Amino acid sequence: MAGKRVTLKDIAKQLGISMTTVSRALADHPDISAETKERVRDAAQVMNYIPNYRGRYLRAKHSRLIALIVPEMNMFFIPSMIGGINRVVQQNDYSLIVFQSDNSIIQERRLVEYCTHLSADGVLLVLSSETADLQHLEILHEVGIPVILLDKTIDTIKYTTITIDDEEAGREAASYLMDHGHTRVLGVFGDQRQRISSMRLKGFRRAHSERMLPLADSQILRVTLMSELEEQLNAAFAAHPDLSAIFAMTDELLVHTHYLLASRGTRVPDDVSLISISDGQAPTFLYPNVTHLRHSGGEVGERTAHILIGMIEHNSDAMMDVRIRTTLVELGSVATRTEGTKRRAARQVQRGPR
Amino acid sequence: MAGKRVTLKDIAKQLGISMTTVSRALADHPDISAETKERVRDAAQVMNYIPNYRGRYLRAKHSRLIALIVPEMNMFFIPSMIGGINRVVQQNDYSLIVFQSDNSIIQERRLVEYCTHLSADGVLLVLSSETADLQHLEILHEVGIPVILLDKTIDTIKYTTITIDDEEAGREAASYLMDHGHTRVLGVFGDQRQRISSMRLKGFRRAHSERMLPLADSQILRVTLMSELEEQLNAAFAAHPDLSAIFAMTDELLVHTHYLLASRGTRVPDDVSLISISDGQAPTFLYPNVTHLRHSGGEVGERTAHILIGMIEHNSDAMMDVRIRTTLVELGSVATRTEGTKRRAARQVQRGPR
DNA sequence: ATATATTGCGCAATCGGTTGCGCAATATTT
DNA sequence: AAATATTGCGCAACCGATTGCGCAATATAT
Repeated sequence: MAGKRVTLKDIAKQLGISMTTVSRALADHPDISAETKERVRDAAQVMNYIPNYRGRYLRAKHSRLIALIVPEMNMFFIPSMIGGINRVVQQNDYSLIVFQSDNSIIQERRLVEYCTHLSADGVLLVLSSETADLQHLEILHEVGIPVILLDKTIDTIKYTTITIDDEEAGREAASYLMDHGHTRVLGVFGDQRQRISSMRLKGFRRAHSERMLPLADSQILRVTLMSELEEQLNAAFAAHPDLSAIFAMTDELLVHTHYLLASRGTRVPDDVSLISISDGQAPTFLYPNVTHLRHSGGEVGERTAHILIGMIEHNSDAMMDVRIRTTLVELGSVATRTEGTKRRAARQVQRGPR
Repeated sequence: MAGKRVTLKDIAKQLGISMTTVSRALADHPDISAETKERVRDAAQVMNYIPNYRGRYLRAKHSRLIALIVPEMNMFFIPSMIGGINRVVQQNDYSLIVFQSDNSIIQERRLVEYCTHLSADGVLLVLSSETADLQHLEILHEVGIPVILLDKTIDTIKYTTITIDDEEAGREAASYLMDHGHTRVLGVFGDQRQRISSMRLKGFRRAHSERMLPLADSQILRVTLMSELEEQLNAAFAAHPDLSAIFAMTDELLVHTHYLLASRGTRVPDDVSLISISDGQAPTFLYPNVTHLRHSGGEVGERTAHILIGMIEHNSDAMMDVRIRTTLVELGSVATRTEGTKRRAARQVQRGPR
């Protein structure tokens, strides 16, 4: 059990020198003679000295702690984002503390405050779905802790934000389908309270207006509960016999849509083409691999962490609005539809045995 | 930018009382009069006092920090496990620091040491695939920091371990298939250096010997690189025309296997039945939903965190070996095969249009 | 030989809090 | 009225390190 830890003082006593000298010897301070340094290092080794960063940082006024608050853990995007953040954070000798707000603004507020108690050097925040304003972040501003909002965010001119260009991504996805001859596209979107959803939808709409294609409200699925998706999807197919393509806004919506298509016997891309905005993992284990606009969680995480560390170390609080580029990854889920092709026709295409 | 933070001393000065009194008033110490407490609390409020836990914990000799070291972030299991850990950790007013060892023993060693520098109150460790012994954990033992090994681990009588009964799970999965008439089962396993792989394989073997079924080496796939799975799978199908069922040891192996089956036109469960050991998420968005032995990451995380916090707070270092029960979740991926049924026959079954 | 630099180290303050103990003022008991 | 108990607060040490400054001993320059 807990053997009392050896401290600088213990080493000093043992060697009959001052704590100051021990501290400096270990820090390789030029004032200390080579001989003393060696004695100290040996003693530290033998006595099994373990530095206490808490004592050190108390003095230093920073903590080398970076906090990340996510609304929840899911299997898409968040893990790869955490992976990316942590890579950079560890490389720069910071540590990452992870909190989850459970999509509750109350929790989020509490956690933000907690970050100040811990003296986090910086905070990375993926907003909860309940969050409607950014007042609770002011406390961070007051004590000079930089914050970055990422992925799920709301409009702000005060805080640095890192996102993809959601509107453009929505537009590109829909346009890609249209370029392949699909004129009746179904959009599967998430909770409309989230900026990410409304922006992607906006882009989806814009793609339609740019091509002067009609867009019925029944072509837009707003999914709040995944369990309701099946019914919504069936209704859409019923309402639009000419439906030939689907755009899923996120990985989670994608996998569920993909599943439901399979379960109703709708084949991709023979019967219906599929595109999504994705981290890139799910599309590779869905058959056929899904064409998507890639939005790498790892990259988002890495870039965000870099920027935050920059803000911390240069004490800058200039607000930025960074948009990460998405790249189109063409896989096998989109079929080209020539003029006059009918969904029914596509359906009769013989599927090879392998 | 960083306005210097208000400290206890500032409040004391402002109110003309001692730091001691301020500290006690804020802590609701019985020695302090109600009136003083109110004055202090008001002042703290007005002056925007933010406690500094680093100062506090320095004295208190603990940090309320729990460290988690994972080999890498993937989308399966780890995220839900982190979610479960964090739920319990936050409820108990600890914070979770997450590190990734990138499956490197060198990194793992470094990170374990780093945990001592940070004075973590406890460490949760998912071993890297390179880790062959537990020597590097002794430093934790020396300074009295409790550790729990979870999920991926190696045999030890010294450290508390939380796993599922991997051997039994492997046996159950195979037995389930056999109970449904499958006599030629393919097992898809991961890196054999990992205990998790070798144990599950052991159970798989035992199921065969229990029923005196032959088990060819070519029925066992040892996957180290996911990119090689396709070839291995094809080879197995070629070697065993009577192959009628597959057991995938993990979610990751499952989704890739599922994908490859779909891409070669092998239908589940008509052509081949499928079972896996899984966290339970992937099976629900694969079509058909995959029957599996459930091994919930969230539950593992929660139980582990509870146990660790218990060890921390009761200063206990009794070693435990906890096995979490898996539960069979029967979904649609296993077909019953009656005596004499051939795979070829199953293949010709007409697939309904929806 | 004297004045000046350099080398190597320690004193003491500091970071932001917590806590054992003592003490004066007031309240209660005998 | 004297003895005792209680209340409310402050002194000072402490947690484990870092750091500005001073100082003695030695080395170098004049």
